[in-house]
Amino acid sequence: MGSNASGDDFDFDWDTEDELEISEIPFCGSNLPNPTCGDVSCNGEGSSSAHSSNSKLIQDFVGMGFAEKLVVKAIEENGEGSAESKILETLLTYSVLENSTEAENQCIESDHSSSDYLEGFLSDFSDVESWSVDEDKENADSLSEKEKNLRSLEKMGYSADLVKEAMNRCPDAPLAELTDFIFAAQLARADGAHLPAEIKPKVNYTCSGNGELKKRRLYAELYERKKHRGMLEEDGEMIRLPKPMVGFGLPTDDYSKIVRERTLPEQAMGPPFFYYENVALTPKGVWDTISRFLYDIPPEFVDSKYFCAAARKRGYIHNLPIHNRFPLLPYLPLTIHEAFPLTKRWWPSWDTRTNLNCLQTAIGSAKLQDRIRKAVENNDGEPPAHVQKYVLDECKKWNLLWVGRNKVAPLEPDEFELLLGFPRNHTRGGGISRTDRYKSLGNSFQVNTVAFHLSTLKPLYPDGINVLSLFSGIGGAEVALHRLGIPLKNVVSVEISEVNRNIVRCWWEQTNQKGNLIDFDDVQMLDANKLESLMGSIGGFDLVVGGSPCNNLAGSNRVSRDGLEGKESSLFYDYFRILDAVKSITHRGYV
DNA sequence: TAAAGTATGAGGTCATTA
DNA sequence: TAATGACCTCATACTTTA
Repeated sequence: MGSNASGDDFDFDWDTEDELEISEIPFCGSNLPNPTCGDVSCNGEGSSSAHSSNSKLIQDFVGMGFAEKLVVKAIEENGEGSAESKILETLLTYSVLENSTEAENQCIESDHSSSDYLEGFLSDFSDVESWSVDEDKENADSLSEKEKNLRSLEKMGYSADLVKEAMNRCPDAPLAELTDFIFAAQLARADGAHLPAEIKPKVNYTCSGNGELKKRRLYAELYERKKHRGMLEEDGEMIRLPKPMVGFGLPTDDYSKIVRERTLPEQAMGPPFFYYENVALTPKGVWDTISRFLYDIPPEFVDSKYFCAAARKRGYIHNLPIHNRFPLLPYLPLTIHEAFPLTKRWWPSWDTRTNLNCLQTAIGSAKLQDRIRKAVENNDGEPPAHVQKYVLDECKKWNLLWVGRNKVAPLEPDEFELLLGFPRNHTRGGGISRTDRYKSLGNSFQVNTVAFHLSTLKPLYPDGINVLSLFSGIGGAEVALHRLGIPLKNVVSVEISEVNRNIVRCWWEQTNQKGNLIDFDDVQMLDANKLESLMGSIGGFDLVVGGSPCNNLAGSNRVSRDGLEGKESSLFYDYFRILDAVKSITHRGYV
């Protein structure tokens, strides 16, 4: 939904004070023996000359709390000069495997393959000083479970106040869960985030601008820890895409067959309501992670080809009511010929397309159009099969329309607007280039689809709604709510792109909105203090809506499809952070 | 200098076939 | 059941042009 984030905003300085703040805490993501844990001063010391070229790298990882020997081993395993992310992955694997063994000791889970591996692995590092499982076993008979946990946590180097807090909040929890609690507390202290209630610590809000990369990795680590211990319901069962991709049903469905109710986890229930969107076809496991963070709500996958003439496969996670949805009227045309009748005259019979593929941010080049014209022209009558296949493949890939004899062309920006449910010229003028129009529209919601989902809010907010719109882009959610007839009282819109902010501002003024539009440029600057202040002044948020960047998830990205931990897509964790903060402030009450 | 033009596959799902 | 192939995908980086 939102525009791609500016790269300048995500240059991480590994030596910032913020990083040191994190470095100074024991890296609870790993319970491995770690003599350097919490000791920043020894970073890098003792590195062998053989690894001098990696000393900075080693220093960084040691600073995160990994034992130096493990870091060296991870670098060796991945090879000299290997990617930092690969090394981190290996280190996290070590820690997860270790957790598995610990979990076995706690009678939580059994994973023989992992523990076998770990046993061999740990034997390689038997000289590392730390708390000992064997030592604990010796005392096992004479101590209560609680006392054992307390001793273990103390030996792991956690501060007394955190241990006390964890023991008070989770008195009967096994050791693994207690370390999770402390881990979350440290994370939140570093980040200012509110975490799911079962591990939510009391925290002081702090604004963080730097070190986001490591924090996101820590979030990912927390997820991995839970997953490995079998705390995830879907563990082993990846979320799969439904077929047909119609979510809880379409406006045209027989209403008696539509699912009318669903059970939400108590923690997920509004207020505030929230609505999250991203591409459906992500690398494996991404939606499992997103769902886990968003209170275990399964995604609703919908292809917008059921709402307009172009496909748009997207996943939505929300806590909205799902019965008595209603669509925007009039319906949009569902076929190419209905949407673009003039193309019918030139459409060859062997082009069997009735729908367009997903509208993206780039269009087919003029040279390609020319190549296609020549390929089709050089034939008497119908082109041979191999030419038809070539032309059809390119037409599908680039969403080309037949606009003249043997002539194909990409969609115009205003045709994007039509298909996506925006007012004509929504993105036109005001200084935006044609290229940027394509980019903004290609990153947007399909308004009719989103409006159908949001429609259940209308009876709940007859006097208007306060909306926090994250990664607003060109305002798909705002347009959807407006077209539904839900008055917009206050909209706090966060969008990194200036041209997109201008588009929303222009739309806001053109449509004579009675409410207030407050915009920010960077979600990372929206900390809990600011949220609390905003909520106090406008009376809280009724809806938190947004789709975080898909750059690193989308299949079209041939360069940096790095998954949810990618540079831009990891901003999902900011969506979660902000949503959780809003929930927390709402429940606690604001001034 | 901004805008437009251009070339650049992999990863995943699903249906079909051996 | 495994192998194979068809199909689709909210993009990025570099070059050229105005």
